[in-house]
Amino acid sequence: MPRSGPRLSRIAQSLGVSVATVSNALSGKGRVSAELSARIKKTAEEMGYVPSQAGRALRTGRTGVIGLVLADIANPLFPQIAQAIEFAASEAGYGVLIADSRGASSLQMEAIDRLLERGVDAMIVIPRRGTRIGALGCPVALIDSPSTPGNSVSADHWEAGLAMGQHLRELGHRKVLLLGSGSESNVQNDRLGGIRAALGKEAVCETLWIAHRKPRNGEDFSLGLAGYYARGFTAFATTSDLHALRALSELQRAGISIPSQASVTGFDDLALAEVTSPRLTTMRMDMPRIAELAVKALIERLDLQDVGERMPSSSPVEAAQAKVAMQLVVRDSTAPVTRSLPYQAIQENPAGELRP
Amino acid sequence: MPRSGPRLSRIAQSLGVSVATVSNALSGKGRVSAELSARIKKTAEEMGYVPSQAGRALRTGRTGVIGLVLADIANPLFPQIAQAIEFAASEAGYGVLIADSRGASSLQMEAIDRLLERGVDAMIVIPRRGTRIGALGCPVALIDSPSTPGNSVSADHWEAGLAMGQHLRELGHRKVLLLGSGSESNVQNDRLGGIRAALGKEAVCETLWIAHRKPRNGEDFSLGLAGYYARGFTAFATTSDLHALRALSELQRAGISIPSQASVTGFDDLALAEVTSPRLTTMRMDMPRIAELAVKALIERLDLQDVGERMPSSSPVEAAQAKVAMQLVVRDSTAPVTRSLPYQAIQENPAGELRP
DNA sequence: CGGCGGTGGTTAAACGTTTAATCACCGGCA
DNA sequence: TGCCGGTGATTAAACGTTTAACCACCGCCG
Repeated sequence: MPRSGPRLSRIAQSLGVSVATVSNALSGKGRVSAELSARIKKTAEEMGYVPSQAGRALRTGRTGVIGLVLADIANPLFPQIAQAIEFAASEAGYGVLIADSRGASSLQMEAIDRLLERGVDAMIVIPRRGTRIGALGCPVALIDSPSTPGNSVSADHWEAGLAMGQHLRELGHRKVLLLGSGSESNVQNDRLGGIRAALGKEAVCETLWIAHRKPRNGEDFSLGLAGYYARGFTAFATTSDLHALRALSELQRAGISIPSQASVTGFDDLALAEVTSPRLTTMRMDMPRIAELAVKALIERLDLQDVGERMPSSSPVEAAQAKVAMQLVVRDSTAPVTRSLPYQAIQENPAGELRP
Repeated sequence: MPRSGPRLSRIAQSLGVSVATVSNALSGKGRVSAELSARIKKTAEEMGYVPSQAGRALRTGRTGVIGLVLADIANPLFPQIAQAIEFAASEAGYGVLIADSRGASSLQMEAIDRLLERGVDAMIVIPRRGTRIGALGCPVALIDSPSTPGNSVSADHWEAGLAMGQHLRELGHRKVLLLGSGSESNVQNDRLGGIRAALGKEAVCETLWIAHRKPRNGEDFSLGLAGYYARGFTAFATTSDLHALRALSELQRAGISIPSQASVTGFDDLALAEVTSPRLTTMRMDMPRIAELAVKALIERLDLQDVGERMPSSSPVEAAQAKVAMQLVVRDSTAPVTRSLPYQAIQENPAGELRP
């Protein structure tokens, strides 16, 4: 089953030179006269020559592919991630092979093995919460959270939380409910920790973990947010736009107007953040930058290996910059607090008033 | 830069046999005694032998990788798609290389070329709306819409629309507003067409394309849905959960209670559909099945090629089943119509009442 | 007992590339 | 004239696998 196009030998033959010369000309490595080199390149172009990665890989031991392993591809953030990494990688001449561990940590190792078997040169791992990545046979970049040991590069979730908290603080919020999936996740802890820190100790914060509160048919899946509002909470800060949507929606349904009566914030700037009414105030990750840093670090390590440097590859690579700032996106779901605390008048509250 | 583990030659050497025998034993192809074969397999296992895809690829012309090209990875549906395809592919022993065309059709061709250069055996294309895929050098499966010429397999969007329309019809809706991004997309046309068809001619439908209505800061990004409600529309059927969210949110904000006063439906069952209040009634794609069919069709074609069959590879492969049914997920955003038409009392409408 | 088919294995070539080693040639210098 | 260094190209080996062709051996039949 010969592959399609012309190979090196064909173009060499057609010009009456040796394959080595053609290889040299195209790679610019050996010694070839400028004139011949030009002719070779021209012919290669004309014949539509495409180098065989297989041949090259066999010879060089490099496949030019990096693996991307995700804890759960179904993560709504995944599109951003994959797109950014694919872009950064292809800019650097690398392909991206994906592997999904579908949640379970055991499958995560399997996913990694699949990639290893395919001979990826390196990989980027966005691990399942709490999973540790041991020493693999290739350079690994870990994208998780600055507070995770071994983390190569990631958004600065704490700092982001700080900014978000600051934003709420400036709007006068002093009693805010923090919403996250679960406390095992470093990124969620960081985000919430930052918010809490920015709010300071004169503010009162409570945290609600809702991973287990799966909305199910028939069952009541309310978070009881109206109750918190009644208790005087003026802001609901979440670790994800999905949670923010849930909060926003539940509050609105209960007749609480956002943002005039309560503020809601998200995280990640998912597509949905722009289509809610009011649109969500949220925090955006600079995923392109993160991807670029991860890929760059990986390639650097690979180059080092080439030079024969003894690689300390037991642990993930270190990127040039470990944390990259997130960007606060202020939209319409946050506003200054208007009521004084405590305020228990939720029952008779008129709803749905448009924001001025 | 030799690759890590032991190669065939090593395990052959350690057993005092030839590489060919080892290869045969492991692949089960040649003639090797059962006893020796077992010993070889055992040793291979012990030494942690991993076959070099590069070597194999070079010899067989097969990389064992299929490419996945997406119009826009940032598509919120992408996680589902990628996960399903990665699963189906890895089940079949294939890896998945991704390429994102970032919207532009010109980049789509570039993305395809990138994959081709990496020597993918086949690819799955989820094209940008309206793009045509010409003859590539490898088998291609096209996942778009049954009404797209050359489509290999996809969800039955029309049928799905029919089911959704039927659902609304049974609830008594006779005046429904159809919302979609734009009319260039076959899948959107199919979905909306199905809905319209199910509603029948005694129903009145209007269509609103909102691709250009990007929510932008400062600007009014309202769709004027309250106006439609005032004109007597009782249901808002959209081509995507994202649009549904937008509609739901805008209507609620305007004081219209969902579903008691108006119904809203989405499509695709994104994660967000479960966290809105009320939760969205939507339509789910059987992506795993679609992926499985696409991968299977591709592999079949590849096997045919192996046998030397002359391949009619000018057009995309045909899957065993071209359309796969979508599943209606009835949640809480749809309900029987309660008001008689026309009903113009939106202004004094009390809002936010909870659904009984 | 010579040939024959089956069994269990080996040899060798091939896939396409890269790269170290080699070589032919030429002008310049001792 | 003999040698040397540089230039421009070739030769050959190597990466790891698969597979067609080959071979030695054995028991059996004619």
